[in-house]
This record gives sequence, C-alpha cells and structure tokens, in this order.
Amino acid sequence: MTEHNSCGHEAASNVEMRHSCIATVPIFNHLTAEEMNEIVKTTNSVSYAKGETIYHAGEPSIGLQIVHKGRLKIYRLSETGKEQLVRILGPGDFTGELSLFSESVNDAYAEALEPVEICAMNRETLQQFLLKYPAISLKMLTEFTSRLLKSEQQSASIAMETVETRIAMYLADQTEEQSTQLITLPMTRKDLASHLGTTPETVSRKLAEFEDAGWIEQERRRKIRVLDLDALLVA
Amino acid sequence: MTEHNSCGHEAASNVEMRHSCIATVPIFNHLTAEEMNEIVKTTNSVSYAKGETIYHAGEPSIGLQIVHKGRLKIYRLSETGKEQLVRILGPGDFTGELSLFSESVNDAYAEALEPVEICAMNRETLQQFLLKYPAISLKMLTEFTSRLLKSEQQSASIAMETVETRIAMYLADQTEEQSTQLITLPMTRKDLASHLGTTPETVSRKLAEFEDAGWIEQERRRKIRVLDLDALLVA
DNA sequence: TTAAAACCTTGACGCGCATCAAGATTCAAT
DNA sequence: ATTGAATCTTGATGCGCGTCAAGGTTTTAA
Repeated sequence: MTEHNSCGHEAASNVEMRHSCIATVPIFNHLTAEEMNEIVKTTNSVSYAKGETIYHAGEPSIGLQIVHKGRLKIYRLSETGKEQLVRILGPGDFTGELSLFSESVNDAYAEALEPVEICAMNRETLQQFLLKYPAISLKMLTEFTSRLLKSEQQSASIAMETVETRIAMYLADQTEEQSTQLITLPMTRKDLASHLGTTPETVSRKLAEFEDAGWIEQERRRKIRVLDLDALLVA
Repeated sequence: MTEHNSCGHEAASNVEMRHSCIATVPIFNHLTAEEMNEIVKTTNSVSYAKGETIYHAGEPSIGLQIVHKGRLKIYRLSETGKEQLVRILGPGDFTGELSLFSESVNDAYAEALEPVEICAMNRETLQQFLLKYPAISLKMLTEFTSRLLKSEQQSASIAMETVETRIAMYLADQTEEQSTQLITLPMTRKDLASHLGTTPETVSRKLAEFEDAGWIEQERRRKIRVLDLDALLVA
C-alpha cells in the first residue's frame, strides 16, 4: 500500500531497459527493430518494491503494463474481504488490458511479489499500434483466448470438483509445466489456497494426506516431490 | 446427440440468410456492403434442432460459428459427469474461437436450446480477414476482454461467495440487464444451478427463502418479480 | 387432448470443509 | 546471529449445502 516509485529519469539505461522489455514480449517480438523503436518511445518505465500495490480495483486503469523484471500477483477481493488470487505474472506477461477496450476502472488488484520493473503504454497508443500492425492483434487474441480458456477451466474446476481434486490437479499441472518431479510452488500456501478457492488449513491437511498415502514428499516449504501422479489424479 | 443437419443447398435464401447474419454481428457490422459480401461467400450455414449437440468436447473445432437464430448453451463436464453451464448464446453471438488461434480440440460442449441456425467460417479464412481488416480484431479483442472479465468474476464469485449471495447477485444482474422488476429467467432452474455452481434443490430453497422474506415473488416458473433489490444484496 | 417425460419443490440426513485456536517452523530485517 | 513477524501445521467444532427420496407441476410430443 505504499506509493509507487517512478524512475523515468536516468535516460540512457532507461531506454535500453524499455527496449529489451518490448523485444522479449511475445505480443511484440515479431516486429522489426525499427518498428520496435517506434513503440519503445511511447512507453514509460516504473518500478515497485516488494509488497507494493501496482493498481487498485476501483481506480481508472493506467493502460497496458508489461512486466520486465520480477513477479506480481493479480487478485480480487469479495465484499467480505476474502481474497482470490487470479494469476501470477512474470517477465514478458502483461496486464491492464481489460480496461483497454472498455474505458473502465480496474476490477482487480495487482501487487508486487518481488521488486518489479514495468513498461507502461497508454490505451490510445496501443489501439493505434493495433490498427497499424494487425499481427499484434492476432498475438493478443491468442493470448486472450488462452487466458479465457484457463479462466473458464478454473471456474469449472472450483464449481465441480472437490478441494482434494483441485489440489491434485494443481500439482499435476505444475509437474507438467516444470517438467520435473521435484516441483517448486510459485507461491505461499495462503496464496495457493486463495487461488484454488479454499483455505491454507485445508491445503496443509490435504498435502499431509497425500504424503501419508505415499503420493508426494514435502521438502522444505515450497518444494514438493511428486511420486505417484496417476494415484493423485485418480483420488 | 443426434446428427446435425446441413442445409447448404437452397442457394438464394441461403445466401440471404448468411448475409443478414453477418450484417448483424457486432464484429463485422462496421464493414462496407462489398467487404461483407466477400466474407459472406466464405461462410456455410447449418441448422440444428432443439436438443441437438452442435459440438463435443474432445473433437477438433470446426472454426468460428455465428448464431443467426435461436439460442444455444455452452457447457463443460467434469470427470464425474457434473455439468457446468458456461454461457448461453443468442443471435449475434459467436463461439468456436478458442481453437481458432491454438489449433486444438473443443474443450466444452454446445447444445441447441431451440431450433438454431448458424453461419460457420473456418479458421484460416477468419485469420485472413483479421489481417486484412484490423478493425475486426479490435472488435474481437473487445468481445474477449468482456468475456474474460465475466469469466474471472464468475470464478471469483463461486470461490468466495456463498450460494445465497451468488443467487442474489444473479437476480440483481438480471434485473439490471432486463431493466425491469419482473425478470424472466433465461434458463431452467437446473441450468441456473449448474451455472452458479450449485444444485437445483438449493436454488429452489433459496428462492423460497427470498420469497418468504418478501424480497421477491415467484410467478409461474420462469418469472420472478424483484421487490427489494437492496435487501437481496445485503443478505 | 392426453400421457409421458422433464422439471420443480420440500423434507431428512450426512459429510466436506470453513472456522477458530494454539503451537511449531521459517523467513526477514536489523 | 537474533528476534519478531509471517507462515505453516494440527486439532476440535459446527454448519452450509450436496445428496437421496418422494410427490407435485409443467411442458412436450403424438
């Protein structure tokens, strides 16, 4: 909840940073060097300390924000103060898009999990580039369809599966994504619980059950060795 | 689960139908008559009887499908056979987009709620038009951000709110959307329950409670008169 | 018009999981 | 390294809501 720290003054390194940021983002990385320079000029860079709020639900959106360094979480709050973690962003990911096409206020919160550097571009500028370089739109459409798919699966999973199944499915997903048996949870149990629509206590208990059953081994806090994926998914 | 009934033979009326379909769809309706004709030529029309399955999860996607007449529902099935209604489409809405950008299989089911007429366009053709007419992409991006927003709100609501709150919020949404006190539920209690992540029994009970409290009146099956919106939302 | 099928309602019951609480472990900052 | 704060674990308890069941109502199709 502290103020954000704009750092748009150290000219040279700053332009360099913004360039390397744009160059690595999937929605822009097909452009020529010249086209990219044109885009880089329209961006600003901002950095945030760990724990800082990047944006609030209810305030007008700043525009498109591309993560250059660090990780941040997007979450929602219910009226009773419960939190749901929507997604975690890392370098190359972007946010702020919802208000890009429907001039509105943020509907979620963004908070830095680590020191974060961001490139920002306003709504009008992005729309201009979308019309000028149609391929960017296609890349964004691809990104959005993938997010939509994930979000709908998430919703279906919370609506239809038990907590146990959801946790097991999460472990399976992570095993596949990280393509290793020894997975590293990308977040705390509390955040994991809020992502899966349950409580930290229940996550602890279920993981303990999985361990008792011999399906996983917990090493330190964030490390889990998956021993029997099939058994997990059947349960 | 019956076969679909292709009707691509009655030339004249068919082209007419497809044209009026394309002309009324938000993602295309900004085009000139000539551009529209170009698009219409690439489409096929298909019709389905009530109850027919339009597509199955697991089978490869046919491409973009635009609803011209009638209503259909998109739903998912859990591994245990539970159903979640994702959304209901009416004239002007489209589906089949998820696989458009990620050459994959359907992840949900589509079923006709009434006799339905559809205009279909394949993946390659659409991509071609998206590059040729960038404004179409912008319209699709707008549509997708709106769907993504709804889907994330849906997921948050199921994860964080009680069934009672969800039902109350649904009634409030419908009151606003239909801008009347006497709302018409667009689906059966069973489908409503599956949409809200609960059971028909619980929906019945909660609506009865709301009625006892004097907040709503139920008239016939699909009609509900909302008497006290504020009370509903506080509860 | 009529009969069957689908849908809705209400009751009784039980379980999954949230909640509250208290102690143990780990992390972070000085 | 040390201490306080945050996180995690484990237990006890209670209730929201899913499930099963049975009867009533509406819709559908012939």
